[in-house]
Amino acid sequence: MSVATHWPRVIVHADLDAFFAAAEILRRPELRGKPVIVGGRPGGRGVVAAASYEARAYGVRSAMPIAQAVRLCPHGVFLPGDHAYYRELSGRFRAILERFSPLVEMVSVDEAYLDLSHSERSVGPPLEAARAIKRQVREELGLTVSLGVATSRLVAKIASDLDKPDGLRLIEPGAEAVTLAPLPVERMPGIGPKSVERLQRIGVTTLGGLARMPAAALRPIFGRRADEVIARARGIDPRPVNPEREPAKSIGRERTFGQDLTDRHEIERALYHLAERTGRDLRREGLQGRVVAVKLRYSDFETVGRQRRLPRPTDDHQEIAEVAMDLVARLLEERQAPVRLLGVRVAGLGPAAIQLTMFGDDPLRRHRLNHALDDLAARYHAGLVIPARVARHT
DNA sequence: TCTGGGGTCCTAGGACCC
DNA sequence: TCTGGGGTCCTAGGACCC
Repeated sequence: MSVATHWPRVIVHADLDAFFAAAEILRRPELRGKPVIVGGRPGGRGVVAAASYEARAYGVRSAMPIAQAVRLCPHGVFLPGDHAYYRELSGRFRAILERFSPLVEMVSVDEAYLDLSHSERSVGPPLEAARAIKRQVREELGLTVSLGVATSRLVAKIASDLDKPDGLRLIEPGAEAVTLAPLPVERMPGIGPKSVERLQRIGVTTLGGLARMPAAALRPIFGRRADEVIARARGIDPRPVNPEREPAKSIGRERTFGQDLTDRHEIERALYHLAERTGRDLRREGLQGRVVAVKLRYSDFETVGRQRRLPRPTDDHQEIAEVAMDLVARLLEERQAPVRLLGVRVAGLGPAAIQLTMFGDDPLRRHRLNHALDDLAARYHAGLVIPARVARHT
């Protein structure tokens, strides 16, 4: 009998396979076995959010423009996506994971970390627990999940990707560096296309190569993070699993238009709607922010931004819209070209408080009005109430 | 070929202060 | 004539993630 391996920590990364596509197939079984692609409408400017493995066989990948996916897979089933439905499934996924440990951190709708370090008595050794998770997700949700089991978040995350779909990969304590070494650097979360290119130029293509680099050589690429990147390439990552949801740092909305905007009034109207939805989201969360930021993408994809710190926090869409329109007007003074995308974002967030002393407009009345408008919008449909100044041009 | 929308974090430069 | 150094706040842009 071998002595049981000592696990300093047991971290599981759980990742639902082709989640949005699998969710659609779940409620429309006739789609099973077909190339299903969830994303924007064909003919539109969207990208692929998820593709079933049948679609991936044609070369379709997530984040790929829909137009390209149509070319690769003209007979694919293209669906727009239903995020309320995915959120509901995601909640059930989370509930299953929470049977195994109270330490569950959802990092997105389809991805979570679990810390099973102190759960062995109730759920058994790591491999058995992982098999039980996969079984319960399959039986109760009808979905497959890929799992990575290791001593850290980073290694668990890389591991969950190795046997996808329906994968299960366990990396024993002590085997981290050796397992990571032959993998290409882009397997490491945080290393994207730009870093891959820069690493290649200094002769680094694998995580093993990265792990052996002196920090000084990586400083031009990763700055102060160089030491951390090297440690991670060796499989060292002390970050805990944190089940608390961190408070949002910013809230915003953006939209790519079906056709580029050139008309000033159209641009103002679009900004107003973005500000209105941002304000509504802030009020729903009970937050106010001190910074209003806008984003503008021109037809040639050049993307610019402007932001302004306000004298006091706001959740009032009227105020957000006015600042946003002014900031965009300044951008358009610097460059006038067709506008592909507009975004409005509010940062510097804190809990909402009503300013009781203020000149002019009564803030309490404004606050009540906005909440009343939110109720109306919820009951009927968004964008019902538009100020005359903006509505005139619709 | 033609590039979403929701975010987070980092860097760098200028203003300002001591 | 030559002109510090550190800290903090603010803004713009870019890389990255799901």
